[in-house]
Amino acid sequence: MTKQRELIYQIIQDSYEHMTANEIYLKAKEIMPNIACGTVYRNLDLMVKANEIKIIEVPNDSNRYDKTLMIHDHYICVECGEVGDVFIGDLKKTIEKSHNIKVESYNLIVHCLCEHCLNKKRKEKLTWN
Amino acid sequence: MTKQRELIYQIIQDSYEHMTANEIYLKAKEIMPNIACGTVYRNLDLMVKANEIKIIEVPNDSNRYDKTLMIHDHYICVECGEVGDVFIGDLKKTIEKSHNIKVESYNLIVHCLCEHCLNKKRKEKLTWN
DNA sequence: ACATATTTAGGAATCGTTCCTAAAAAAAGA
DNA sequence: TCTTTTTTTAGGAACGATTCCTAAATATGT
Repeated sequence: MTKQRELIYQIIQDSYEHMTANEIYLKAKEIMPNIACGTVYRNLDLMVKANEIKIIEVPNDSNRYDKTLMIHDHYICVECGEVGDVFIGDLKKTIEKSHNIKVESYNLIVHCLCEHCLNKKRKEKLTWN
Repeated sequence: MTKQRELIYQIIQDSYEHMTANEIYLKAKEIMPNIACGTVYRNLDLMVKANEIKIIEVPNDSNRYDKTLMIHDHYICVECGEVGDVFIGDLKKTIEKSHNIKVESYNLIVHCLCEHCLNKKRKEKLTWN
């Protein structure tokens, strides 16, 4: 167990957002100035494989990392870019029931207006009328 | 309407697989040798925005394009890479019912063993025992 | 047909991520 | 503990998918 890996793990555990590899790298750099970008990526991969953290694969965008292991999905706000949690249960069985495939995992990303941006839009609409 | 765009559209309509932009580009190049890669990407984007085709956003992999507009999702086989269709209905309402967000769209990719690879594995297992 | 607007080819640039190598650090052995 | 072996690191180059750039070509409106 290296200092680098412990630091990376701690940054994720202490975070409340869903951080990208680069954000984790920059935060780590504040504490350990010559940690390498590659080190962060490699350790994140290892932790995902060791099931210590979860990866949130965002199509056409940076991946993000999640300390929570509980089964859930994510949204990304089309307005402000916020990434948050979505709970709709495990779709594995639903999918396997109707298809001749063995589901290993799945990736669900919801593109939406988040609560905050939705409220902002509603207020704006009121003033237009 | 340019020849390039018509060609790209036709290639998608004639395809039975879910092609990547590069596969479409290579196919187009056979017919129109100096079509540019950028032209293919731009026209695919335009067609997606015009709702003429659908984009399948595959995390950490090339995006693919689908002629079918019907609501459905996709799997990618972890063994052979095949991309196929998954039908589990529209999750929009399910998500909106339990979250204060406005769903614009969502992206569900199932990582699985496809029917073919699953059968192959089952046969292999038989011979092991 | 002519002016204007749009689209193209071709290539450079970008971004997230992975790969490379020698050096450093950690783990294992005695 | 000291030494050997194994693993991991820093730093930077490379990569793959995609986007951006520009002058030239093509399409469109009148």
